[in-house]
Amino acid sequence: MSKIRVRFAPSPTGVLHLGGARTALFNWLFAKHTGGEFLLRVEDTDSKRSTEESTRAILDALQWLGMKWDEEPIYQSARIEEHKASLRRLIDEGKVYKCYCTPEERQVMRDEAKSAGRTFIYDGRCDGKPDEPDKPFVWRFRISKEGETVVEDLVQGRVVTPNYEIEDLVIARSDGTPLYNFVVVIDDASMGITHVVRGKDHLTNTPKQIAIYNGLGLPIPRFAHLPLILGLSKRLRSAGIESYREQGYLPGAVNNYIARLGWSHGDQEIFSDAELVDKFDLADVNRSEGALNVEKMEWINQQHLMASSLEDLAVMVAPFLSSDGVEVDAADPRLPAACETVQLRSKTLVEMAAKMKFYFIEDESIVYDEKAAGKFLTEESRAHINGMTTALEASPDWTAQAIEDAVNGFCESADIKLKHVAQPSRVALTGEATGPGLFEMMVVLGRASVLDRLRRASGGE
RNA sequence: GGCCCCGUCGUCUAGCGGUCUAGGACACCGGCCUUUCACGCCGGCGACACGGGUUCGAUUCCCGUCGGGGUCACCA
Repeated sequence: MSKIRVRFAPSPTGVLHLGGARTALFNWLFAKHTGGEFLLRVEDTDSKRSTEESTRAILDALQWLGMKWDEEPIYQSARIEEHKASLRRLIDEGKVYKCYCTPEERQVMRDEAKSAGRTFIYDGRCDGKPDEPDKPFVWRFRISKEGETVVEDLVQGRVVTPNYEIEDLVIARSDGTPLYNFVVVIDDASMGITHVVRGKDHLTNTPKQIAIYNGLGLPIPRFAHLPLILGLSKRLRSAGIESYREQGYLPGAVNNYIARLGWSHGDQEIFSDAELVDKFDLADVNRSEGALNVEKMEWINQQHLMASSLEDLAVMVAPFLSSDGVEVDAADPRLPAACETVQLRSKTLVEMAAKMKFYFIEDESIVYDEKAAGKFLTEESRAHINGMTTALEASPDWTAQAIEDAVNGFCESADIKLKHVAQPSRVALTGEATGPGLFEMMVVLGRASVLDRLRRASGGE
């Protein structure tokens, strides 16, 4: 059996949203799982709506998600001569005819069909008419009304359409330019696509396209129509992939989430890209559409964050610190160490950056959260902090263990519990009432900053 | 409206005639751990849309109803 070749074919009229990304992902997973090839085709024949920026944005998003395409992207607009050649062939072979019906006339036919409660099917009234040289026309592809067309869809199962429900579709505009349902067939065939994996919204196009494959004498690929994503809100559904990037999601987490929406592998929830490739099978794709759930997506992102190496986290979080106004050298050794202290506490890179910001600002720039300071930086606790500072100063080493020993020693001598000093010093050091474990956080912060910040809080100097 | 697809906890799902007093995950609610917040662990809440069949037996098969989605362009 020859190699599987699939394609993702976006029209560059906007950003890549989650639905499109998932279609791309399933294509990519299917290709990689079977050792096949994943191609891209930019469907930019609608020059009114297509833009280069949009193309760029879509390719960037795919790249960010890690879906590498195996051949240079095909631009549909560059293939128009081949499309026209195919059209000429159909004309020569008498498989198409000129239709002179005006938009108004077609509208009347549609209205009639609708009020009669029937499916509107163009009745072929122009087929066989003598030429009318002065009138504008479109080319219609003639489809036999006998029999039925069967799609053995890899996801939807067997879908049967009686041929009398398939109309003679228009394949070229009056200006001669070919239309989607026609060119998609030519392009898929010419690219050697073996499996067309696309959104379910294309399901009803499939019988028409099969008729065209037959008309052109081209081999018919296999089809797989994916269920659509149901957005809880249009905003959620239409957000571009880059917005998830900006919100601090990991590409692997986005892939993980959208893959699990409509696909599953037993009870497993967390998948790396490699596991996805390894375990993906079109047979496990559901037929029903799913809805977006932000909480779950955040949880999955957190799981991916937790599974990331500190080195990777450091590299990924640095830009977010930077855009938060904190410039940190990506090679700063405190960066991975700081990441370690907040790794289990963050759902996104944005959150992670916010939680570790305090490590990297000037000691005098610490801003106390009002509630936290009011609750914990009391006169009594300042006195404790003062005593603890002295104990810390005297600590021979600056390891988590040494710090813990020093603090515990102080608590014992002052006859107080750790909790009486832990929260106040957390506020003194971070400005917040919540955060990383006290001792490991102090190690990362460094002795000088710790002592300085503690003194500032206790009002010692 | 015609045609097509779908319908298990709020959400994502497991289930492919008996193993189902229906399993997992997110969220939610308790508890444990604990210097805070998390993480982790334990427990709880919570679903087979409805009605007919078929069958010794239906969440699983068939039909209908209801509900949801898609599609009916000289867009892609």
